[in-house]
Amino acid sequence: MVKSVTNNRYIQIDDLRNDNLIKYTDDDKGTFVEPSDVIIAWDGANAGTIGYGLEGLIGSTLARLKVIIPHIDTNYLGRFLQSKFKEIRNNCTGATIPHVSKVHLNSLLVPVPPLPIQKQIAAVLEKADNLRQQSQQMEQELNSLAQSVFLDMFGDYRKDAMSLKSSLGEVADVRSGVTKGQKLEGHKLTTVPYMRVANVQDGYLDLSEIKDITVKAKDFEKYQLKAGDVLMTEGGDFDKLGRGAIWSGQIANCIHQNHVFRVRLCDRYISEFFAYYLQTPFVKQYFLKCAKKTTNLASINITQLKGLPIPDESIGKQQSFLRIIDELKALKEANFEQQEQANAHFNSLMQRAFKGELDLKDVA
DNA sequence: GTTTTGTAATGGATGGATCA
DNA sequence: TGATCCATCCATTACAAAAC
Repeated sequence: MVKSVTNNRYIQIDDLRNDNLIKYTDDDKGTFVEPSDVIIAWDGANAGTIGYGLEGLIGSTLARLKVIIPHIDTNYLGRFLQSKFKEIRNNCTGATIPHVSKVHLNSLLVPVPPLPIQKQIAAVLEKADNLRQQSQQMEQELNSLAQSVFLDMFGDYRKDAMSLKSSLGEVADVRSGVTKGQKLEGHKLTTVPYMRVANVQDGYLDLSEIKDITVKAKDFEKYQLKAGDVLMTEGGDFDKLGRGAIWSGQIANCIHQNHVFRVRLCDRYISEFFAYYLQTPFVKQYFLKCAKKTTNLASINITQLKGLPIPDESIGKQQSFLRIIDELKALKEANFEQQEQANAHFNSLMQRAFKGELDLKDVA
């Protein structure tokens, strides 16, 4: 939506976390917030989320907290309420959808030091929060660095698609998995775990919920996964087309359903290399171009997957690339530790700040 | 006026019917 | 029989109506 001179910003839950998608409304009815107000998500899965420094009309699931006495710094109050997030959530009412309890919110005792001290505390917490966010940003940059290394070593196949002589179907055994609901009478059966679409995420496997399926014994042999197989989903969001992850044998005797394709590469290719290749703009573009698109969803079939052009890179070059990736992984692990420390530091500061235990000279 | 409950819209996963 | 794709179900969110 394009902002006109008369439009107000329309603030919803997501706007409390980031400014990624700013919306505007012509409407002038409803609750208007100013930068000096604190906003709280009043109901829903994100009840208790705090925002401040925003100006516009708020949605019905948000509530405005207006400071009615002088000498209260908005940033300080916002940080205080953020520090009470768990407590606010624990006191929510509602059987299915949590609602912030106004009684509890009003009962919170806000420590009120002199205004300059409030501003100092808010500034210290802001600084610690920024450090925390820098670590998170570093993680994202390390992830995109892996893709840059790939492009540096192998080039951008979008500019040199003619160099890709092989297709996936020629260098790998690609098949879809077992279909649920088959007639099983008269067959020897076995019940085994199986991978569903929900288990296969972009670059990793979500194994938090594994379901079992009863299949014919001969089908089990056909669909059984082996370490090094790459699992890919049929479709989903446009930006998640061709999402896949490497199966490394995490669960014994596991198979896959018909909406999850299994790619078993020949020995000229290393699974990890193929997994990074799947992340390249060229592959994303290929899937997007050939996918069948319906409202907000896109899907590929096995023929299109088998037709994916594959680069003919030597094993040595693939291994060189993966050695660099290993170094990046080490950096990511180090950054992860820093991130944990930054989070712990921020949480500790937050708790101490509102108990009056923060020595501002030490943290300035 | 406030809180709780209900519902529509939307996004996404998957079972199973249909077709080659 | 395997591949494809439609229909349906489920979860989440935003909003509105009903109940207190």
